[in-house]
Amino acid sequence: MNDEATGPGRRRTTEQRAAVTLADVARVAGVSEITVSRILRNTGPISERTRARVMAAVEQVGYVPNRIAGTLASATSNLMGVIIPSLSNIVFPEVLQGIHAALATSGFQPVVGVTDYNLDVEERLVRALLAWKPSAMIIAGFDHTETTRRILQQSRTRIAELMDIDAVPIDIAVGLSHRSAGYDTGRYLIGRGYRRFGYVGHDWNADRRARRRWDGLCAALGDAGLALVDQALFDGPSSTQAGRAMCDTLLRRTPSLDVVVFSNDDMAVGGVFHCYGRGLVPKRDVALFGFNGLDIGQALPVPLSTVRSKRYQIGKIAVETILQHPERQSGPIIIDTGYEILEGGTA
Amino acid sequence: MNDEATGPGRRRTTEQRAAVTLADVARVAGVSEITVSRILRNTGPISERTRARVMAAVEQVGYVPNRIAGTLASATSNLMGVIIPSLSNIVFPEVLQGIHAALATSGFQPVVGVTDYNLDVEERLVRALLAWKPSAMIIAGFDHTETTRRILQQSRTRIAELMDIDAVPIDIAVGLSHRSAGYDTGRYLIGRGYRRFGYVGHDWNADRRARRRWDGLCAALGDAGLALVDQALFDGPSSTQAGRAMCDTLLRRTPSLDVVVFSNDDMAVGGVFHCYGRGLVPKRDVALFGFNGLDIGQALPVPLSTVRSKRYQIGKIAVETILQHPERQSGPIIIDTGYEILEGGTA
DNA sequence: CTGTTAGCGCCTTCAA
DNA sequence: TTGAAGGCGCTAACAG
Repeated sequence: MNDEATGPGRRRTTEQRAAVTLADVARVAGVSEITVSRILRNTGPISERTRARVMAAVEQVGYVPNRIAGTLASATSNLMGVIIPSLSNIVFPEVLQGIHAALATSGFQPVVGVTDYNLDVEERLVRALLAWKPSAMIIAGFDHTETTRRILQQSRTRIAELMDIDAVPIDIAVGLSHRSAGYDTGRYLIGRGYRRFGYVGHDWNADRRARRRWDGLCAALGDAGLALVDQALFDGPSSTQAGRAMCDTLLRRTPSLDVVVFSNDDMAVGGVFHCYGRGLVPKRDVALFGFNGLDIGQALPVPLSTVRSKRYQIGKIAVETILQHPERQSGPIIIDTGYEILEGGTA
Repeated sequence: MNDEATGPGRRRTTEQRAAVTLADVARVAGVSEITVSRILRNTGPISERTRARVMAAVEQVGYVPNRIAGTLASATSNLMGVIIPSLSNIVFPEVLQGIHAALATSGFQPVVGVTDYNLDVEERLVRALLAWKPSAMIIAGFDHTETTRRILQQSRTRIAELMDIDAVPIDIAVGLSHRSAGYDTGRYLIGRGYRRFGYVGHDWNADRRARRRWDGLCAALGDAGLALVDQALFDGPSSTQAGRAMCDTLLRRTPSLDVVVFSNDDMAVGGVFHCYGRGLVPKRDVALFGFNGLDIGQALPVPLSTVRSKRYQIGKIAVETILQHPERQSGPIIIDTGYEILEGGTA
């Protein structure tokens, strides 16, 4: 060990032995650093003999590559920034699943941030994640501060905004039109003969997409000469419990409704539980309709009538698109993953 | 712009302008790089005048720090590796929530890997994440390959193994004793007068903790001179649908059971739905018991009888422990987050 | 309170 | 098929 502490600069504290580096492997294998580097990255022409020798040395010294140094030197990072608003809403873990599935074979690692639906937190996270020089950023949602948008725009990495295609993205959008999903919900239910519509929702400030579905629903009703008869909004995030309570409130106030549209499946499942608890039969006594097509809704004794959004697909396609085109294109790319109405048995 | 390409080494391709660096900020502000660096990191004594000037320059040139370079230079990374077996089992997103909550104010970023319950994938992920020189690794579970264990042991970072405290950890364990939770489940149900026990489970190879709860349950039954009367195992991951189907199978085959213990709440909720679908009343006709204490179980018309594990706490405490003691201790640390029986209304 | 110097570990470029 | 040199952007250590 040569330890001639040369003037200023780094100097190893006596106790902790240095980490194993490429140089160590090279010394043991009797080759140069760059040769080891090439072998480990499967790059350039290498003779089988040296490859074997080097791999043995790697094993022997227990070398663990340092991607930090590698990234700094090569300016290509293998990290992908991922920002989602929440982990408690099952929808986002499902998007993450799709992201992980598509990333699995690629060697990329996601660095994840959770905003809790707070745009200032989002801005901070965008800065923090960009500092890791990711080769792309995936963000659920289109609502950003002006600064966030500018920073993302200026960073020359790929940006995918997920869940939504109702606005013009910075770079890539993958999702569905929530307005149109809401509109089709209205059309569908009107087509099935329902006329007295109620709505049960949750916090619109946090969940703008729910608001846009509501807009679409109201538009469909309006086009048919109808309107929402009553609605109950919960001031907080969606949950089964909230759906149950709000459904109670709504039906107590306006028992004459013949269908209740919920802001999403979590809320709607709460509505179903409310009915079970009070001896009401969904659809016969009051129709219930959700959004998302979650497993839990389809596993109910009578499957929930709802719209299936494709969360897993959204995450997966976003990553695939990024991997296929690592450089930003001229214009924005918009990918509509669509949705489909699940007839179910509650409406 | 000085562009005197000096011999070998990097040379900028003409088209793309270089990223903004500390040097740019320093030049604009008329100070040295290290001064900018100190200001940005809130380190050392800095006069207010220069700070203001530098911050203005940062704004002006749109500087985005490069943590890659910073980490390489300082050998401290602000990254935390997180490895979980799955995102589709709601339990793990809940652990992630706790991790994110505790990390939120710390400036650390999690780099996440998902193993799909595959130990070889886990080994690959451990290598990949260690390459980012994280200051800690959090892994859900205790099952690792020999190599994984060795690599983790040798890396001098903190390692937290979550969910479980039934084995000796490499460094830190945070979780509960699943064997004892299973045992107490048995004791509790025997105490309430149940004698003819059935069990509905899912894939044990993937979910060893479910197996250990089963072991504990059987031990409790054995100690009371009882035994499982019948059981039905689903060959796949747990889900509401699977629980419903297996509950059907079990009760069809052995209608005389007076209580069915499920491998977890997802499965148990399926059991509840099965009862609803066939006009059976939980507890009166057959008692149902789960594990985890998920929201969905507690939101049912009659709340599920179950054991609450504290997933959020587990993630949170793991991170807090790591942040409090950044260096590895001499002996292992074991933190029991406990569990509690939720009486509910189904058993 | 500010600056100089050296180097973190790896990879790009050029040369052999 | 292999190697030498230099530098990626930042920060530790020491000096003023």
